[in-house]
Amino acid sequence: MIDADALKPLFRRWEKRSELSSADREAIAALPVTRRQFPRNAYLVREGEPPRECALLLRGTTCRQKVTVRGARQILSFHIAGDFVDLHNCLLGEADHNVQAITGAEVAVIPKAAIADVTLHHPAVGRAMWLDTLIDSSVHREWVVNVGRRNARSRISHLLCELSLRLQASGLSESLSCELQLNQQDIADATGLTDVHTNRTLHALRRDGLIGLSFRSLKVLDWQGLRNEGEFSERYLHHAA
Amino acid sequence: MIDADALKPLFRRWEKRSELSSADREAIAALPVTRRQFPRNAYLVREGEPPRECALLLRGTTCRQKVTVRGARQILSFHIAGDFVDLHNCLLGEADHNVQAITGAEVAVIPKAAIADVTLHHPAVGRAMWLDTLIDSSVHREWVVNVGRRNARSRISHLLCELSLRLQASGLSESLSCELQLNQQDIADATGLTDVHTNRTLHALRRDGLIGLSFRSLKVLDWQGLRNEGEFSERYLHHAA
DNA sequence: CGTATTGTTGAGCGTAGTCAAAGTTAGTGG
DNA sequence: CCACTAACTTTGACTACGCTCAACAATACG
Repeated sequence: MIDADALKPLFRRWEKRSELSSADREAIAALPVTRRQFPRNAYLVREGEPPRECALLLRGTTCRQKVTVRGARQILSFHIAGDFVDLHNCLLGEADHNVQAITGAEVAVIPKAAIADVTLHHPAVGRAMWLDTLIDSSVHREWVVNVGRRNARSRISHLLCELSLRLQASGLSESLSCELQLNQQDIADATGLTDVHTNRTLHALRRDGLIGLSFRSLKVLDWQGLRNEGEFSERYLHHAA
Repeated sequence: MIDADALKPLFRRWEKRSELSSADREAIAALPVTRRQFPRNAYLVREGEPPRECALLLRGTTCRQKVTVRGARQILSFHIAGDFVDLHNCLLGEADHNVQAITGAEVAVIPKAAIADVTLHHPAVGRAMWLDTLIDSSVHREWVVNVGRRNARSRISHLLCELSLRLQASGLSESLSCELQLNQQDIADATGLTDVHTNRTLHALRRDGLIGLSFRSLKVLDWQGLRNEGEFSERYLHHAA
């Protein structure tokens, strides 16, 4: 059982795309779950592991990431409350990347069989889940462009636009000017930059009034300004935000 | 109707993962299709378009790509014969990226409804298709790492490893030492580099005996060598290769 | 209050980008 | 078959964005 409050962000996001029946919602709420807490930086999933179950993020922020042979971390995407962190694992044989907590996080762990069951009896739910995995894919594509073809200032701006838009769309933030709980190393690893250069670029964005900076977090002050800097267009989110 | 020969690469790839019944294969072969030819550089799909149908690549090479506001192209992945170029479009409302022919290409265009029908009556086919979209996602993740955290030499080596491995796995190449029909601009756009720097890096790889170069194509001479250079591991392909 | 983590700053360097021009190759049409 | 052209490749000179290394400062937290 998952309590209604915890499911709000998920339903809010899904209903931007299509209607869910109350039976569908109840089926989700009735899923057999185990709650688990993870401290900051803990691994929820490790690359190479055979997937056992599937986790819905209830609180906090997590990321997908890989670590190269030379030890560099590349963050591949972020999860916020209401996101499934490893839905793809229900079908794939082994995890191809790590999932790591950015802030302290709480998840609802759901057995693979229960997911299979709910998608079988509630096709709309299965469809919404498949759509989620397709949107993940679209987000990855946009990140390839971000890291491959934009400079440091644009990359960071783009990232901040995406996160604040998604937080607002899930109802986790009142407005587009939100507080993001990320340290500078996280931003560096998400944008393919070093921590030092990220620090300098963030200072430039603050100087220009686009963001505010504080310890382990930053505030989006001028979303439209960041949107211009990052050449941001929300198409790739497919109304997930 | 698609002739058996044209379906070989698709089936060969799918059967690395799981068995298909002969009914499943026949259902695929019996799909109502329209064959279409595209010249080099033509667009098969344009970003923003509402998806009408779905295309299976029969011959040639195509790529997913996006063009930034400043006009830079970023290639997101390559398709080879036997790949569906826009399976995700069957569910998403509008294309989030372009699909462009790298070489002259021939595709089998399949109506969305026919895809929906075959997945309904042949769950194993639906599963294989969903798996394909999940593997696409995994490939995108690896590309984020490639572009975000590797230097020019490693990026190019990694790309060449992926392509030659996939060509061999599909039966389109006898060995891992295959000819790749790509010009240097394509390689640059796939790795987030400029054409000039790509040219210089390719020369270095040729000097070291890893590849051969010719006009609009290159030959993989030392796959293991490239594998080392590119920190390549095939896990992310999930036995699609 | 001490310590680990995170953030900041400076100096120097190097990988990759930019601009420009010349050289090649394949294709086209005369 | 050859001249012409467009696309592609190669080379050089110069630039710059972002990286590395290193030291120090600030913050949180036990």
